Amino acid sequence: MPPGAPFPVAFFDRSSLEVAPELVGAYLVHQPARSVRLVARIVEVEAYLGDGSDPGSHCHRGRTPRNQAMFGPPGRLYVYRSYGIHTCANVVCEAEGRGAAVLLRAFEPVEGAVRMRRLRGLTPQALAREVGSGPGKLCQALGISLDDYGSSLLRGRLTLRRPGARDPTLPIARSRRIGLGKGCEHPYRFYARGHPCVSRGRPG
DNA sequence: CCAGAGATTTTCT
DNA sequence: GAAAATCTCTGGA
Repeated sequence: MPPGAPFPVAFFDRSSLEVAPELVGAYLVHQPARSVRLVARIVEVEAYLGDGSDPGSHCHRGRTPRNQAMFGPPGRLYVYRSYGIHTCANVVCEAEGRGAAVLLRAFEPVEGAVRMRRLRGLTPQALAREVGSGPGKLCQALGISLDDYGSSLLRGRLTLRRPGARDPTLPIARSRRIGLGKGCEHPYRFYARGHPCVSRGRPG
């Protein structure tokens, strides 16, 4: 079950609300220089709108040193530190200067699960659903850090790849976003309904 | 099962 | 000074 071809830049040069549901079922592949390949199947994402229209977005109040990658070209990573401790990863969408992105919230391990568990500090016996069922866990399990800030997902160490044929066992559902102070009223979260690797957080 | 506390950086008031 | 796109552990129902 090998992952497909990387998405072209045109895929990301659209509304984050259009891109988000199409990323559920897609593969995030991490190929380090000299280590096992890690393959993650995305099962949960959230869209953050551009153009200052989304009070839940880091870009709502304009550019800051932290969010400049979100205003950059599409198809790149916007990585930020959450609550001073964790790391979360977004895919930048829409044209440069818009400030739109999709937060990668959860995945199912497909390849390299042993290494993912070690990166997470879990025992080899830990359940698959504990490995990447949350945005902070996702980055830790895949070795994504602030060093990856602004890097391309079209080619290189980290790539986002097309799923094969639509998987009927992955019904895509929609809900309000999780963990937000403001802007939680809109249904911008997309996830694989019933999948064990979806995060435990409850929508606002 | 659910609620609360603590860890700790960036941003805003 | 306080809140935030979170996670883990603890204690109680």
